[in-house]
Amino acid sequence: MGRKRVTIKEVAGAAGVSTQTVSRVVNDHPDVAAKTRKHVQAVIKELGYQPSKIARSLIQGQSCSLGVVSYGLGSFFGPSLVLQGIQKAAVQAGYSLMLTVLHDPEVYDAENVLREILSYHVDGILWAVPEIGQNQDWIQQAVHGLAVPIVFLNVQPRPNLVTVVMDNKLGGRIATQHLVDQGRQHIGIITGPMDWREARQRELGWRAALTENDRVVDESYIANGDWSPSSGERSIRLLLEWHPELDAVFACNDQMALGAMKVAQKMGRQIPQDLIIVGYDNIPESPYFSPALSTVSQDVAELGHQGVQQLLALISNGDDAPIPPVVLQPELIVRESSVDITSKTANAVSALLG
Amino acid sequence: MGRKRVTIKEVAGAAGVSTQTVSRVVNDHPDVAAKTRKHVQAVIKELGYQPSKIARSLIQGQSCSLGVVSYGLGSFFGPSLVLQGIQKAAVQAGYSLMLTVLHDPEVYDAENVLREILSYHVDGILWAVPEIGQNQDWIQQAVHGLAVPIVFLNVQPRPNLVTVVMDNKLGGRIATQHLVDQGRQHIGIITGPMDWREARQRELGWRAALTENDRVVDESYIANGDWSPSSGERSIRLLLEWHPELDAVFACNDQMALGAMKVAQKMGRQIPQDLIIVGYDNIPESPYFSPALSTVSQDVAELGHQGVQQLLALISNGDDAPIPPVVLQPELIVRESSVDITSKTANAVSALLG
DNA sequence: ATCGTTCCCGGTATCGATAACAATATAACA
DNA sequence: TGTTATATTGTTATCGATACCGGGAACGAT
Repeated sequence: MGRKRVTIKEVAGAAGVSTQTVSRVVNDHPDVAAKTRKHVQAVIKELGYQPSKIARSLIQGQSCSLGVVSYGLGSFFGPSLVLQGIQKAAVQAGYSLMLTVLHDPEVYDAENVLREILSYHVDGILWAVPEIGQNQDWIQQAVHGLAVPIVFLNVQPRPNLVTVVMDNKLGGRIATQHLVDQGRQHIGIITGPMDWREARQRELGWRAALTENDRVVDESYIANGDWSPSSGERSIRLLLEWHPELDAVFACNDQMALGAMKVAQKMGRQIPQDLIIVGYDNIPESPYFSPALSTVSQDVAELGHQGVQQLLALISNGDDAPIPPVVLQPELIVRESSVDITSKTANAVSALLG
Repeated sequence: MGRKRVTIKEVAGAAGVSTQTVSRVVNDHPDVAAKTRKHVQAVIKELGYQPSKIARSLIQGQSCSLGVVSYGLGSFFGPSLVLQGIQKAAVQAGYSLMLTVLHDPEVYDAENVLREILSYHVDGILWAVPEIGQNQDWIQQAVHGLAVPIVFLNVQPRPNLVTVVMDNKLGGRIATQHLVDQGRQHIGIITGPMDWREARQRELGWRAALTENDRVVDESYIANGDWSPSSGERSIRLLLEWHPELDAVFACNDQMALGAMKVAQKMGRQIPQDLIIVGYDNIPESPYFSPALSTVSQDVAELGHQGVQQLLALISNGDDAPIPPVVLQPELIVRESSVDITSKTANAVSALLG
């Protein structure tokens, strides 16, 4: 077993030509006689020769591979989707991926991580780790002298940084605006962990939407969750105990919405009659919740895709020209959990009578 | 920007020693004077030198990287969990990962995929693609002459193949046995797509459990799904129309169980009073379904972990010794959807009276 | 004084492939 | 026939690092 890899020398030997000629055949250079080319190609096929990207990258200074730094593959579905988007775009462009996964996004040595990746001579780096607390403070310095371009996904846009981000604040706004549009008066929110930038942005969207509609923002309508369904359960319980009048909730992800719906129903609230709810992320299961969950959909695969596009542009053009941050927009998806036909009719009637 | 990478020569030049000495310092070889070592280390730190794994792998014939072939990152949560397990184990052992994702597990050119991966001089390959139809037929031949060891996850164990698999048949058995134990008489199944080996195995488990309990296996109690929640909806509708007496269902994954529960409830069945249900996979959301879903849990991260262990063993020992397939066992998790206190009591009473 | 060890360190070949250049062979033309 | 252009092929240096071997210095033993 384990036959050694076939090298260019063996091919050259078997074909009776120099390694250079083999190289020219492999790389489609013109200066090879048609006859020789055919012969060499046959030998290549017969021996199953595959040029070594490793050796090639040494001499050419580019490896056709990208470094990807990800996080939370075992906890959330999002990162996996991003990765899928990245992979697809990378393959299309002929690049392979070196994958690194951070086990703890708050405690890691960015410099070491980057150096480890760079030791494989990647042509560029995609940083797909959520911004939590101060975990991205290193960015400003480290990036400047880096040997290869780097693109950041879903971090706060900063000067001299190439970023691709989802507009989470907008997502929070359209979710909340939808709740307002349904005629609800008491709109609570179950946030994500507030040290996550994404969680803060979504909450800001909630505030903005309320303010835009001349509602007062009551801090006691805020319950802090941690993305988990059980935190959704706890949060809705707190909210309903403090504010029995609550008639709408924006849960900052679908998992928390799921937990919240379950507990709210147990506490006697009918969804959507008594309480309407909107989630975030549009996980594949959410259309099948009871009731089907309204939610905010963001195309995270596209996030990865765009990230790769930006990175490839940097690689080929050099990272001189300042590039404006790419911002992707989320989309509201209305399902059963936020639309009460009865109440709407009632509103319309009362408006007419009003 | 983009300062070039620091090479061993520059370090040697700056430190006033030969490249060889720098190499010895980096690799902790003994034959260096303590003073020289300190000095070189200082220079290394100052210049931020990081040895190139690329160059190293050329001369040493090992790259400290593993190739991973995965699938379905954008569709299911399982693959992402497997990847997480792989990554953790790989990092622990000082290996990095080259990731390849197949977009279509049924149509791909295995030989090309392998060659592409091998062109990066990986030390071993982990094949984490589900076995669907005939898509793994190439295995037997291709593996034999491969330059590096390869480990297969969740495929049919074959001679001369190193595999790590979950026992899906056992999972189907314990799920079904549980339904039997609850005193149910009419036990249906919603299968996965039958060209998936995992789906077939789970169904075989269902058959086995029924047979072991002296039940007849009625083929019309089988509905074929495709893993999606909507196929769960369709399937349960069919089952209930054909068999209104149905009082238990084994759904071969949690997504289909979710869809099935929703429709069953809409059709007037109370869960678990009228109909009990068990899912498979134990996705993070399943405890928060209404009702909480009983399910079969399999530790797929462990699958990845074990896969890496096997692979590392092959790498260091050479792949001579035949290695028995590693089989991981699933576990039943009982929640609300499959336990009806009322009915149990009723059964007990009627048994006493019987 | 000579030889042999041990300890350090440097020179050269090498890994697999390509860039840059040199060297053939063949054809073309005067 | 000689000369130059063109087509095709081979040679050498290189990428970054390490394996392998050889060499000088310091020291002790004979």
